[in-house]
Order: sequence, then C-alpha cells, then structure tokens
Amino acid sequence: MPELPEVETIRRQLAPRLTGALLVDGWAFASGKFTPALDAVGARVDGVRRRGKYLLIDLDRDGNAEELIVHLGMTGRLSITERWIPTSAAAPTPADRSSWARSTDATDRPGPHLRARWTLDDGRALLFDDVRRFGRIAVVPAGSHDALPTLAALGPEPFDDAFSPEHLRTQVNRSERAVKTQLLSQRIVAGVGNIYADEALWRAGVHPGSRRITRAAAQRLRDAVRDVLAEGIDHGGTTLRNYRDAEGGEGTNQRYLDCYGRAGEPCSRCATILRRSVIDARATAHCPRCQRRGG
DNA sequence: CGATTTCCCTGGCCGC
DNA sequence: TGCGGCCAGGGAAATC
Repeated sequence: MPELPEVETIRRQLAPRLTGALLVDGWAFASGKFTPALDAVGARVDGVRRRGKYLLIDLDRDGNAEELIVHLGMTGRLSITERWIPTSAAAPTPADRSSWARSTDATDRPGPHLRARWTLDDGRALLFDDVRRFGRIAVVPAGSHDALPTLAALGPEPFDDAFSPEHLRTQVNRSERAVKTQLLSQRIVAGVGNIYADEALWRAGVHPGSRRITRAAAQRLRDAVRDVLAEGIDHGGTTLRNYRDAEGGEGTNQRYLDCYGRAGEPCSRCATILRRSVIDARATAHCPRCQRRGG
C-alpha cells in the first residue's frame, strides 16, 4: 500500500539510476491499465518526480516533453535490473523464467506478476510488478492529466505552503463527509492513504468521523499530517505486507505506528484500548479517549 | 455536477 | 489436507 512516503522513497532511489537513460524496448501485460507503458519506448528519461502517490517520470522525445505516469496501487513495485537477459522480445516465457532462475543476481529475476518492462539503452531494465493489478500506467504530454481525474484534481503537496491549517479547516468543513474520508480523497492534500490518515488523526487527537473541525484541531492535524509523512520518508516507508522499495528492501516505519492496525491494543499515550471501526469502507483504528469528536 | 456506490484483483489467513 | 469465506483498499467508472 504505497502512500506518499513509500512513493517518495522509490523516487529517490530511481532518480539517479534512471535519469539520462533511453527506453529502447518495452513489454506490457495485456491489460489497458498497463499497455500504455509501450508508449514510452523511444524516449529518454529527464528526471523522476512525484505528486501525491503518483510517480511522474519526465521524458524527452525528440525535444517534446512527455510524462510516464505510474501509480503503484496496492501492490505495485518498481525495480531496476542490473542487466536484462532477453530470450524473447515479448512476454516473459517459461524459457525466460528459466533463464532468470539460473541467474545468481536476484534483481535479474522478476516475480511472476510482471506487468511492464522497459529496457534501457545500457542493457538494464525498469520492471513494474503488481500482484493485484490495482496499479496503472499512462504516458501523456507533459502536464496533461485529463485522463487521470484524481491526479488532475489533486490537492497541494503536504509540505507546500498551500496546505495551511485554514485551507484544511475550510475544505473539511464545507463538506458533510468524515474528516478521514476527506484526508483520503486526495483533494485537500495529496498523498495520504489509510495508514498515515489513522496515524495523523491519532497524533492530532481528532476523531476520524468528525464532520467539523475547529481552528485548533486543524492546526494540529495539518502539523500531524506533515510530521507522520516526513517520519515515514525518514524510515523508508511502512512495510506491512507487500511494500518493497526499488531495491527490494523493506521500510522500518511499521515499528513506529501508534494507531493503524492496532485496534484492540492499548493506546501508547493513555493506555485506553484502541477501537476498530469502518469509515467509508476503510478499516479504521482510533483512541476513544484521545480522539473526541469536535476536539 | 457533486455525492455515493460498485468494481477491479489475488494472496494470506482463519475456521471447519 | 482442502476449501470456502473473508480481508486488505486507491482510484476510476457507473450510478444516483
């Protein structure tokens, strides 16, 4: 479940290794969510950026600026092989797998859920693996995000000045939706998913189901969102089940979670048992003592 | 047009 | 051991 800290970790790993590379070949799993990967072939990588949970790979195609956009969904992973052993020009075949299995370098062996591959001009390859196929790939003219409505309507980056307490308060209060739902909507602030939403609300002492927040609560919540995301980045992301960084490594932020996934356990601040609920079809944990409505 | 609901996906885990 | 049921859940399409 890559959220902003996980995507940012991957971005930092990919940027130096990908920038300047020419995408000379591609392969994609036969699904409209992944076949756009082929549209990137023939372009050169100018840089790797991030917006919210979206990875934006800047491309240059004969002077025209394009973007290769990758959303990792729930289980998406990106990695770079040190070398690619093409035994087939198209889909990975059993012969390919056999070849990878003989390799002594684990990075040369994609998993069984490869969804896209870009071969680089120096023989390496960028691989996109996604067990559950919630991920998505698109190639568009630079800045043209009409085909990705959530990206097109994305709120400010959490560390941008535009993500102010007043912005958060007025946006939350103009809707009747629960504050947690709105944090997850990507429209008020970009990049927050279920893990960091629960963590931020717990830290700020805001009930996840609140429909209205005060100025004081908005100030605390704005700061908490920034803090939990910054700490998540510092810890290389949260690995609970599937998340791995671009080098196959696990993050360590799961060691520092106070709220997410801890329903039934005592609150680390007041020892009250954290409560489980479902908000907008998302599993939610909160402390009934620290997080009061209207807080 | 904004809000709400449905659908997409598979692996791990649990109980019988 | 085998298997049905359930859970994880972000984003886009469909529907209200």
